[in-house]
Amino acid sequence: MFSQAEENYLKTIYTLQNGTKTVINTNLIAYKINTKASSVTDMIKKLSVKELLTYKKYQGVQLTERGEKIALKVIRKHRLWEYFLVKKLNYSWDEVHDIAEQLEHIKSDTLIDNLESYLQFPKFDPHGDPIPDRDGKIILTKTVNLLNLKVGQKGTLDSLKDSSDVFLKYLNTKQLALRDRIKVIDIEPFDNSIHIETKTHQLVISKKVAENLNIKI
Amino acid sequence: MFSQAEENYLKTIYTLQNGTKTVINTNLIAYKINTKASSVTDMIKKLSVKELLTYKKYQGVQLTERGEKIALKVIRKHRLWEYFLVKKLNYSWDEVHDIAEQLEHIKSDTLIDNLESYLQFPKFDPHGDPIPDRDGKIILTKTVNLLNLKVGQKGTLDSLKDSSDVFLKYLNTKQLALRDRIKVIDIEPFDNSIHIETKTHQLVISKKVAENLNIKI
DNA sequence: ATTAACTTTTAGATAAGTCTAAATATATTT
DNA sequence: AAATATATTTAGACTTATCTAAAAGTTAAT
Repeated sequence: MFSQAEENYLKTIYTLQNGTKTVINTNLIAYKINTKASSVTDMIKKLSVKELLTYKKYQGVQLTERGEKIALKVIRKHRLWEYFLVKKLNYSWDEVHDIAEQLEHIKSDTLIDNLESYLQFPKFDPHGDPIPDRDGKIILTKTVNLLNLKVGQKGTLDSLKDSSDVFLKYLNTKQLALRDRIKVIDIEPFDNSIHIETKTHQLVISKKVAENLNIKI
Repeated sequence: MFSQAEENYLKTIYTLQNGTKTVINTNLIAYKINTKASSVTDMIKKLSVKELLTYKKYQGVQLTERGEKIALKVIRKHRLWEYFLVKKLNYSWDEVHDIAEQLEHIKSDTLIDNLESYLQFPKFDPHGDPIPDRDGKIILTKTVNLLNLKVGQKGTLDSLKDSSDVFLKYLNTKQLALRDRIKVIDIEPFDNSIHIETKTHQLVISKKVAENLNIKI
Protein backbone atom coordinates (compact mmCIF):
# COMPACT_ATOMS: atom_id res chain seq x y z
CA MET A 1 0.00 0.00 0.00
CA PHE A 2 1.14 3.51 -0.77
CA SER A 3 0.50 6.76 1.05
CA GLN A 4 -1.54 9.56 -0.48
CA ALA A 5 1.62 11.59 -0.86
CA GLU A 6 3.36 8.78 -2.72
CA GLU A 7 0.37 8.26 -4.98
CA ASN A 8 0.25 11.97 -5.77
CA TYR A 9 3.87 12.04 -6.78
CA LEU A 10 3.48 9.01 -9.03
CA LYS A 11 0.36 10.42 -10.66
CA THR A 12 1.99 13.79 -11.23
CA ILE A 13 5.14 12.31 -12.71
CA TYR A 14 3.09 10.06 -14.97
CA THR A 15 1.08 13.01 -16.21
CA LEU A 16 4.25 15.01 -16.85
CA GLN A 17 5.78 12.12 -18.76
CA ASN A 18 2.54 12.00 -20.73
CA GLY A 19 2.84 8.37 -21.72
CA THR A 20 6.44 8.78 -22.96
CA LYS A 21 9.75 7.93 -21.34
CA THR A 22 10.72 11.54 -20.73
CA VAL A 23 12.98 12.39 -17.83
CA ILE A 24 11.21 14.72 -15.42
CA ASN A 25 13.10 17.24 -13.33
CA THR A 26 12.70 18.11 -9.69
CA ASN A 27 11.53 21.69 -10.01
CA LEU A 28 8.75 20.79 -12.42
CA ILE A 29 7.39 18.20 -10.02
CA ALA A 30 7.68 20.69 -7.17
CA TYR A 31 5.72 23.23 -9.17
CA LYS A 32 2.96 20.78 -10.11
CA ILE A 33 2.62 19.35 -6.63
CA ASN A 34 2.83 22.77 -5.06
CA THR A 35 5.74 22.01 -2.80
CA LYS A 36 9.46 22.73 -2.49
CA ALA A 37 12.21 21.12 -4.54
CA SER A 38 13.82 19.78 -1.37
CA SER A 39 10.63 17.94 -0.49
CA VAL A 40 10.57 16.43 -3.95
CA THR A 41 14.12 15.20 -3.54
CA ASP A 42 13.16 13.50 -0.29
CA MET A 43 10.18 11.79 -1.83
CA ILE A 44 11.85 10.65 -5.04
CA LYS A 45 14.58 9.03 -3.00
CA LYS A 46 11.90 7.13 -1.16
CA LEU A 47 10.11 6.12 -4.35
CA SER A 48 13.39 5.13 -5.92
CA VAL A 49 14.18 2.77 -3.02
CA LYS A 50 10.75 1.22 -3.59
CA GLU A 51 11.69 0.86 -7.28
CA LEU A 52 8.75 2.89 -8.49
CA LEU A 53 11.05 5.20 -10.40
CA THR A 54 14.68 5.42 -11.44
CA TYR A 55 16.69 8.35 -10.30
CA LYS A 56 20.25 9.53 -10.58
CA LYS A 57 21.24 12.57 -8.55
CA TYR A 58 20.76 15.83 -10.43
CA GLN A 59 19.47 13.89 -13.48
CA GLY A 60 15.71 13.80 -12.94
CA VAL A 61 13.38 10.81 -12.67
CA GLN A 62 11.56 8.26 -14.81
CA LEU A 63 8.80 5.92 -13.66
CA THR A 64 9.46 2.19 -13.73
CA GLU A 65 6.83 -0.23 -15.08
CA ARG A 66 5.66 -0.74 -11.53
CA GLY A 67 5.49 2.98 -10.84
CA GLU A 68 3.56 3.56 -14.01
CA LYS A 69 1.06 0.83 -13.13
CA ILE A 70 0.34 2.48 -9.80
CA ALA A 71 0.08 5.93 -11.35
CA LEU A 72 -2.43 4.59 -13.86
CA LYS A 73 -4.51 3.07 -11.08
CA VAL A 74 -4.71 6.41 -9.32
CA ILE A 75 -5.61 8.16 -12.57
CA ARG A 76 -8.26 5.52 -13.27
CA LYS A 77 -9.82 6.15 -9.88
CA HIS A 78 -9.67 9.91 -10.28
CA ARG A 79 -11.39 9.86 -13.65
CA LEU A 80 -14.07 7.36 -12.72
CA TRP A 81 -14.96 9.37 -9.64
CA GLU A 82 -15.11 12.53 -11.76
CA TYR A 83 -17.47 10.79 -14.11
CA PHE A 84 -19.60 9.69 -11.17
CA LEU A 85 -19.75 13.20 -9.74
CA VAL A 86 -20.83 14.72 -13.04
CA LYS A 87 -23.19 12.02 -14.26
CA LYS A 88 -24.82 10.95 -11.01
CA LEU A 89 -24.45 13.84 -8.59
CA ASN A 90 -24.99 16.55 -11.21
CA TYR A 91 -21.78 18.44 -10.67
CA SER A 92 -20.44 20.46 -13.56
CA TRP A 93 -17.03 19.69 -15.04
CA ASP A 94 -15.35 22.62 -13.30
CA GLU A 95 -16.38 21.51 -9.80
CA VAL A 96 -15.18 17.95 -9.56
CA HIS A 97 -11.41 18.10 -9.46
CA ASP A 98 -10.80 18.74 -5.78
CA ILE A 99 -13.27 16.09 -4.67
CA ALA A 100 -11.81 13.53 -7.06
CA GLU A 101 -8.34 14.36 -5.73
CA GLN A 102 -9.50 12.96 -2.43
CA LEU A 103 -11.64 10.08 -3.69
CA GLU A 104 -8.77 8.75 -5.82
CA HIS A 105 -6.98 7.65 -2.65
CA ILE A 106 -9.73 5.45 -1.21
CA LYS A 107 -8.33 1.98 -0.69
CA SER A 108 -10.35 -1.06 -1.64
CA ASP A 109 -9.78 -4.05 -3.88
CA THR A 110 -13.28 -3.95 -5.31
CA LEU A 111 -14.64 -0.43 -5.02
CA ILE A 112 -13.40 1.09 -8.22
CA ASP A 113 -14.33 -1.90 -10.37
CA ASN A 114 -17.82 -1.90 -8.90
CA LEU A 115 -18.11 1.81 -9.52
CA GLU A 116 -16.94 1.37 -13.09
CA SER A 117 -19.53 -1.29 -13.72
CA TYR A 118 -22.24 0.84 -12.08
CA LEU A 119 -21.29 3.69 -14.40
CA GLN A 120 -21.43 1.27 -17.35
CA PHE A 121 -17.76 1.37 -18.23
CA PRO A 122 -17.27 4.93 -19.42
CA LYS A 123 -14.21 5.39 -21.60
CA PHE A 124 -13.63 9.12 -21.05
CA ASP A 125 -13.93 11.45 -18.09
CA PRO A 126 -15.83 14.78 -18.17
CA HIS A 127 -12.74 16.56 -19.50
CA GLY A 128 -12.33 14.16 -22.41
CA ASP A 129 -9.42 12.28 -20.84
CA PRO A 130 -9.38 8.51 -21.33
CA ILE A 131 -10.11 6.28 -18.34
CA PRO A 132 -7.56 3.45 -17.98
CA ASP A 133 -9.12 -0.03 -17.70
CA ARG A 134 -8.37 -2.29 -14.73
CA ASP A 135 -5.18 -3.51 -16.37
CA GLY A 136 -3.98 0.06 -16.86
CA LYS A 137 -4.70 0.08 -20.59
CA ILE A 138 -5.60 3.48 -21.90
CA ILE A 139 -7.10 4.69 -25.19
CA LEU A 140 -4.81 7.26 -26.77
CA THR A 141 -6.65 9.53 -29.16
CA LYS A 142 -4.39 11.32 -31.59
CA THR A 143 -4.90 15.04 -31.27
CA VAL A 144 -3.08 18.27 -32.05
CA ASN A 145 -3.48 21.51 -30.26
CA LEU A 146 -5.55 24.15 -31.93
CA LEU A 147 -2.46 26.27 -32.62
CA ASN A 148 -1.40 23.76 -35.27
CA LEU A 149 -4.49 24.16 -37.42
CA LYS A 150 -4.33 26.27 -40.55
CA VAL A 151 -6.95 28.77 -41.66
CA GLY A 152 -9.96 26.92 -43.07
CA GLN A 153 -9.13 23.65 -41.30
CA LYS A 154 -11.78 21.89 -39.21
CA GLY A 155 -11.63 19.57 -36.19
CA THR A 156 -13.42 18.40 -33.07
CA LEU A 157 -12.62 19.61 -29.56
CA ASP A 158 -11.49 16.36 -28.01
CA SER A 159 -9.90 17.14 -24.64
CA LEU A 160 -7.96 19.76 -22.70
CA LYS A 161 -4.36 20.16 -21.74
CA ASP A 162 -5.25 22.29 -18.74
CA SER A 163 -8.28 21.17 -16.75
CA SER A 164 -8.12 23.80 -14.02
CA ASP A 165 -11.45 25.19 -12.91
CA VAL A 166 -10.44 28.66 -14.12
CA PHE A 167 -9.95 27.38 -17.64
CA LEU A 168 -13.09 25.25 -17.54
CA LYS A 169 -15.13 28.23 -16.41
CA TYR A 170 -13.65 30.27 -19.25
CA LEU A 171 -14.82 27.62 -21.73
CA ASN A 172 -18.27 27.66 -20.13
CA THR A 173 -18.64 31.38 -20.64
CA LYS A 174 -17.44 31.09 -24.24
CA GLN A 175 -19.87 28.22 -24.80
CA LEU A 176 -17.16 25.85 -25.90
CA ALA A 177 -17.73 22.19 -24.99
CA LEU A 178 -16.13 18.83 -25.73
CA ARG A 179 -17.20 17.29 -29.06
CA ASP A 180 -17.85 20.73 -30.55
CA ARG A 181 -16.92 20.97 -34.22
CA ILE A 182 -14.54 23.90 -34.72
CA LYS A 183 -13.37 25.69 -37.87
CA VAL A 184 -10.46 28.10 -38.00
CA ILE A 185 -11.61 31.30 -39.71
CA ASP A 186 -8.54 33.43 -39.33
CA ILE A 187 -5.22 33.66 -37.52
CA GLU A 188 -3.83 36.97 -36.35
CA PRO A 189 -0.10 36.95 -37.13
CA PHE A 190 0.75 39.56 -34.49
CA ASP A 191 -0.30 37.61 -31.35
CA ASN A 192 -1.37 34.24 -32.81
CA SER A 193 -4.91 34.73 -31.62
CA ILE A 194 -7.38 32.61 -33.55
CA HIS A 195 -10.78 33.43 -34.90
CA ILE A 196 -12.91 30.29 -34.80
CA GLU A 197 -16.41 29.22 -35.68
CA THR A 198 -18.64 26.56 -34.04
CA LYS A 199 -22.11 25.33 -35.00
CA THR A 200 -23.66 28.12 -33.00
CA HIS A 201 -21.31 31.10 -32.94
CA GLN A 202 -17.95 32.69 -33.72
CA LEU A 203 -15.29 33.90 -31.35
CA VAL A 204 -11.67 34.89 -30.97
CA ILE A 205 -9.41 32.99 -28.61
CA SER A 206 -5.88 33.77 -27.47
CA LYS A 207 -2.79 31.75 -28.21
CA LYS A 208 -2.70 30.59 -24.60
CA VAL A 209 -6.24 29.25 -24.80
CA ALA A 210 -5.62 27.60 -28.18
CA GLU A 211 -2.65 25.61 -26.97
CA ASN A 212 -4.77 24.09 -24.22
CA LEU A 213 -7.41 22.79 -26.61
CA ASN A 214 -6.73 19.33 -28.05
CA ILE A 215 -8.31 18.90 -31.46
CA LYS A 216 -9.10 15.65 -33.26
CA ILE A 217 -8.95 16.08 -37.00
CA MET B 1 -11.19 21.67 9.16
CA PHE B 2 -10.33 18.62 11.21
CA SER B 3 -7.92 15.81 10.54
CA GLN B 4 -9.06 12.26 9.97
CA ALA B 5 -7.65 11.30 13.33
CA GLU B 6 -9.59 14.05 15.07
CA GLU B 7 -12.79 13.09 13.28
CA ASN B 8 -12.33 9.47 14.27
CA TYR B 9 -11.95 10.33 17.91
CA LEU B 10 -15.03 12.52 17.89
CA LYS B 11 -17.10 9.89 16.12
CA THR B 12 -15.95 7.17 18.49
CA ILE B 13 -16.64 9.23 21.58
CA TYR B 14 -20.07 10.17 20.28
CA THR B 15 -20.91 6.55 19.63
CA LEU B 16 -19.74 5.56 23.10
CA GLN B 17 -21.82 8.32 24.67
CA ASN B 18 -24.71 6.98 22.60
CA GLY B 19 -26.68 10.22 22.57
CA THR B 20 -26.37 10.71 26.34
CA LYS B 21 -24.06 12.88 28.42
CA THR B 22 -22.03 9.97 29.75
CA VAL B 23 -18.42 10.54 30.69
CA ILE B 24 -16.16 8.33 28.58
CA ASN B 25 -12.86 7.05 29.90
CA THR B 26 -9.52 6.89 28.17
CA ASN B 27 -9.07 3.14 28.03
CA LEU B 28 -12.43 2.59 26.39
CA ILE B 29 -11.61 5.05 23.65
CA ALA B 30 -8.21 3.45 23.21
CA TYR B 31 -9.83 0.04 22.85
CA LYS B 32 -12.40 1.24 20.31
CA ILE B 33 -9.91 3.19 18.24
CA ASN B 34 -7.34 0.43 18.47
CA THR B 35 -4.59 2.53 19.92
CA LYS B 36 -2.81 3.10 23.23
CA ALA B 37 -4.17 5.05 26.19
CA SER B 38 -1.26 7.46 25.99
CA SER B 39 -2.17 8.36 22.42
CA VAL B 40 -5.73 8.99 23.52
CA THR B 41 -4.54 11.33 26.24
CA ASP B 42 -2.54 13.30 23.68
CA MET B 43 -5.49 13.60 21.34
CA ILE B 44 -8.11 14.51 23.94
CA LYS B 45 -5.88 17.31 25.15
CA LYS B 46 -5.81 18.61 21.63
CA LEU B 47 -9.57 18.29 21.19
CA SER B 48 -10.13 19.90 24.53
CA VAL B 49 -8.05 22.96 23.52
CA LYS B 50 -10.25 23.18 20.43
CA GLU B 51 -13.28 23.03 22.72
CA LEU B 52 -14.71 19.96 21.07
CA LEU B 53 -14.86 18.16 24.37
CA THR B 54 -14.45 18.87 28.06
CA TYR B 55 -11.81 17.04 29.96
CA LYS B 56 -10.42 17.06 33.44
CA LYS B 57 -7.32 15.00 34.10
CA TYR B 58 -8.12 11.44 35.14
CA GLN B 59 -11.87 12.18 34.89
CA GLY B 60 -12.74 11.15 31.33
CA VAL B 61 -14.25 13.22 28.53
CA GLN B 62 -17.60 14.55 27.31
CA LEU B 63 -18.28 16.08 23.91
CA THR B 64 -19.31 19.72 23.75
CA GLU B 65 -22.18 20.84 21.50
CA ARG B 66 -19.62 21.69 18.87
CA GLY B 67 -17.87 18.35 19.19
CA GLU B 68 -21.16 16.53 18.92
CA LYS B 69 -22.10 18.44 15.79
CA ILE B 70 -18.90 17.40 14.10
CA ALA B 71 -19.24 13.80 15.23
CA LEU B 72 -22.76 13.72 13.79
CA LYS B 73 -21.50 15.05 10.48
CA VAL B 74 -18.95 12.27 10.25
CA ILE B 75 -21.56 9.68 11.18
CA ARG B 76 -23.94 11.13 8.60
CA LYS B 77 -21.29 10.76 5.92
CA HIS B 78 -20.40 7.26 7.01
CA ARG B 79 -23.97 6.04 6.91
CA LEU B 80 -24.88 7.70 3.63
CA TRP B 81 -21.83 6.20 1.97
CA GLU B 82 -22.73 2.79 3.39
CA TYR B 83 -26.18 3.15 1.93
CA PHE B 84 -24.67 4.10 -1.42
CA LEU B 85 -22.34 1.12 -1.41
CA VAL B 86 -25.14 -1.34 -0.66
CA LYS B 87 -27.90 0.16 -2.78
CA LYS B 88 -25.93 1.30 -5.81
CA LEU B 89 -22.74 -0.73 -5.91
CA ASN B 90 -24.36 -3.97 -4.71
CA TYR B 91 -22.19 -4.56 -1.70
CA SER B 92 -23.61 -6.62 1.12
CA TRP B 93 -24.00 -5.13 4.59
CA ASP B 94 -20.96 -6.92 5.96
CA GLU B 95 -18.57 -5.50 3.33
CA VAL B 96 -19.09 -1.78 3.55
CA HIS B 97 -17.65 -0.69 6.86
CA ASP B 98 -13.97 -0.32 5.97
CA ILE B 99 -14.69 1.58 2.77
CA ALA B 100 -17.12 3.91 4.53
CA GLU B 101 -14.49 4.53 7.20
CA GLN B 102 -12.43 6.15 4.48
CA LEU B 103 -15.19 7.85 2.53
CA GLU B 104 -16.52 9.55 5.67
CA HIS B 105 -13.45 11.81 5.69
CA ILE B 106 -13.83 13.26 2.19
CA LYS B 107 -14.01 17.02 2.50
CA SER B 108 -16.52 19.00 0.46
CA ASP B 109 -19.25 21.46 1.29
CA THR B 110 -21.69 19.96 -1.17
CA LEU B 111 -20.78 16.33 -1.76
CA ILE B 112 -22.69 14.65 1.01
CA ASP B 113 -25.86 16.67 0.46
CA ASN B 114 -25.78 15.86 -3.24
CA LEU B 115 -25.21 12.21 -2.44
CA GLU B 116 -28.12 12.24 0.00
CA SER B 117 -30.41 13.73 -2.58
CA TYR B 118 -29.22 11.25 -5.22
CA LEU B 119 -30.04 8.43 -2.80
CA GLN B 120 -33.46 10.01 -2.18
CA PHE B 121 -32.93 10.90 1.45
CA PRO B 122 -32.67 7.52 3.12
CA LYS B 123 -33.38 7.60 6.84
CA PHE B 124 -31.51 4.46 7.90
CA ASP B 125 -28.25 2.83 6.88
CA PRO B 126 -27.91 -0.86 5.93
CA HIS B 127 -27.44 -1.81 9.60
CA GLY B 128 -30.63 -0.07 10.68
CA ASP B 129 -28.85 2.92 12.19
CA PRO B 130 -30.48 6.32 11.64
CA ILE B 131 -28.81 8.79 9.26
CA PRO B 132 -28.51 12.29 10.77
CA ASP B 133 -29.91 15.06 8.56
CA ARG B 134 -27.76 18.01 7.50
CA ASP B 135 -28.48 19.80 10.75
CA GLY B 136 -27.36 16.79 12.76
CA LYS B 137 -30.87 15.77 13.71
CA ILE B 138 -31.26 12.05 14.17
CA ILE B 139 -34.29 9.77 14.49
CA LEU B 140 -34.05 7.80 17.72
CA THR B 141 -36.08 4.61 17.58
CA LYS B 142 -36.82 3.16 20.99
CA THR B 143 -35.54 -0.36 21.18
CA VAL B 144 -34.53 -2.90 23.80
CA ASN B 145 -32.07 -5.65 23.36
CA LEU B 146 -33.40 -9.11 22.82
CA LEU B 147 -32.23 -10.20 26.28
CA ASN B 148 -34.99 -8.10 27.82
CA LEU B 149 -37.84 -9.93 26.11
CA LYS B 150 -39.85 -12.50 28.04
CA VAL B 151 -40.92 -15.88 26.73
CA GLY B 152 -43.81 -15.43 24.31
CA GLN B 153 -43.03 -11.78 23.59
CA LYS B 154 -42.69 -10.58 19.99
CA GLY B 155 -40.74 -7.76 18.34
CA THR B 156 -39.01 -6.61 15.19
CA LEU B 157 -35.26 -6.72 14.64
CA ASP B 158 -34.54 -3.01 14.28
CA SER B 159 -30.77 -2.51 14.41
CA LEU B 160 -27.55 -3.89 15.84
CA LYS B 161 -25.32 -2.90 18.69
CA ASP B 162 -22.29 -4.51 17.07
CA SER B 163 -21.96 -4.06 13.31
CA SER B 164 -18.64 -5.85 12.86
CA ASP B 165 -18.39 -7.98 9.76
CA VAL B 166 -17.99 -11.12 11.90
CA PHE B 167 -21.32 -10.51 13.55
CA LEU B 168 -23.02 -9.53 10.30
CA LYS B 169 -21.76 -12.70 8.66
CA TYR B 170 -23.09 -14.71 11.59
CA LEU B 171 -26.53 -13.16 11.06
CA ASN B 172 -26.31 -13.97 7.36
CA THR B 173 -25.69 -17.65 8.04
CA LYS B 174 -28.53 -17.74 10.56
CA GLN B 175 -30.80 -16.01 8.07
CA LEU B 176 -31.59 -13.17 10.41
CA ALA B 177 -32.19 -9.80 8.75
CA LEU B 178 -33.36 -6.32 9.75
CA ARG B 179 -37.17 -5.96 9.91
CA ASP B 180 -37.58 -9.66 10.72
CA ARG B 181 -40.40 -10.35 13.15
CA ILE B 182 -39.07 -12.39 16.07
CA LYS B 183 -40.84 -14.32 18.82
CA VAL B 184 -39.16 -15.64 21.95
CA ILE B 185 -40.03 -19.32 22.35
CA ASP B 186 -37.92 -20.21 25.36
CA ILE B 187 -35.08 -18.95 27.52
CA GLU B 188 -32.49 -21.32 28.95
CA PRO B 189 -31.86 -20.24 32.55
CA PHE B 190 -28.40 -21.80 32.72
CA ASP B 191 -26.65 -19.67 30.03
CA ASN B 192 -29.42 -17.24 29.01
CA SER B 193 -29.45 -18.60 25.49
CA ILE B 194 -32.70 -17.85 23.70
CA HIS B 195 -34.82 -20.00 21.48
CA ILE B 196 -36.48 -17.76 18.89
CA GLU B 197 -38.83 -18.10 15.98
CA THR B 198 -39.02 -16.02 12.76
CA LYS B 199 -41.50 -16.21 9.85
CA THR B 200 -39.38 -18.87 8.22
CA HIS B 201 -37.53 -20.82 10.90
CA GLN B 202 -36.54 -21.38 14.51
CA LEU B 203 -33.11 -21.13 16.11
CA VAL B 204 -31.20 -20.82 19.33
CA ILE B 205 -28.96 -17.82 19.90
CA SER B 206 -26.48 -17.16 22.66
CA LYS B 207 -26.71 -14.42 25.27
CA LYS B 208 -23.87 -12.57 23.57
CA VAL B 209 -25.73 -12.54 20.26
CA ALA B 210 -28.99 -11.52 21.89
CA GLU B 211 -27.55 -8.46 23.57
CA ASN B 212 -26.36 -7.17 20.21
CA LEU B 213 -29.82 -7.33 18.63
CA ASN B 214 -31.96 -4.23 19.12
CA ILE B 215 -35.65 -5.06 19.09
CA LYS B 216 -38.55 -2.72 18.47
CA ILE B 217 -41.65 -3.85 20.32
C1' DA C 1 37.27 28.59 -19.60
C1' DT C 2 35.63 31.36 -16.09
C1' DT C 3 31.80 33.49 -14.23
C1' DA C 4 27.11 33.79 -13.36
C1' DA C 5 22.63 31.81 -13.08
C1' DC C 6 19.93 28.23 -12.07
C1' DT C 7 18.82 23.57 -10.25
C1' DT C 8 19.23 20.06 -7.01
C1' DT C 9 20.65 18.11 -2.79
C1' DT C 10 21.89 18.08 2.12
C1' DA C 11 21.45 19.27 6.88
C1' DG C 12 18.75 20.35 10.40
C1' DA C 13 14.00 21.79 12.15
C1' DT C 14 9.01 21.29 12.64
C1' DA C 15 4.23 19.24 13.14
C1' DA C 16 0.97 15.41 13.57
C1' DG C 17 0.17 11.25 15.39
C1' DT C 18 1.75 7.37 17.38
C1' DC C 19 4.53 4.34 20.73
C1' DT C 20 7.06 2.45 25.18
C1' DA C 21 8.22 2.85 29.76
C1' DA C 22 8.00 5.22 33.88
C1' DA C 23 5.44 8.13 37.05
C1' DT C 24 1.26 9.54 39.15
C1' DA C 25 -3.80 9.16 40.31
C1' DT C 26 -7.72 6.72 41.43
C1' DA C 27 -10.28 2.58 42.86
C1' DT C 28 -10.63 -1.69 45.24
C1' DT C 29 -9.31 -5.00 48.73
C1' DT C 30 -8.13 -6.48 52.89
C1' DA D 1 -6.45 3.20 56.36
C1' DA D 2 -2.85 0.97 54.24
C1' DA D 3 -1.76 -2.05 50.44
C1' DT D 4 -2.58 -3.54 46.00
C1' DA D 5 -4.49 -3.24 41.51
C1' DT D 6 -5.96 -0.56 37.75
C1' DA D 7 -6.27 3.63 35.02
C1' DT D 8 -4.23 7.70 33.30
C1' DT D 9 -0.71 10.83 32.27
C1' DT D 10 4.03 12.35 31.28
C1' DA D 11 8.47 12.17 29.13
C1' DG D 12 10.95 11.11 25.49
C1' DA D 13 11.44 8.67 21.04
C1' DC D 14 9.96 7.50 16.24
C1' DT D 15 7.81 8.11 11.45
C1' DT D 16 6.01 10.69 7.59
C1' DA D 17 5.98 14.61 5.14
C1' DT D 18 7.07 18.97 5.03
C1' DC D 19 10.11 23.40 5.30
C1' DT D 20 14.31 26.88 5.25
C1' DA D 21 18.86 27.89 4.42
C1' DA D 22 23.17 26.57 2.92
C1' DA D 23 26.09 23.68 0.01
C1' DA D 24 27.02 21.31 -4.20
C1' DG D 25 26.30 20.38 -9.01
C1' DT D 26 24.92 21.66 -13.81
C1' DT D 27 24.08 24.81 -17.62
C1' DA D 28 24.50 29.03 -20.08
C1' DA D 29 26.82 33.32 -21.24
C1' DT D 30 30.47 36.08 -21.94
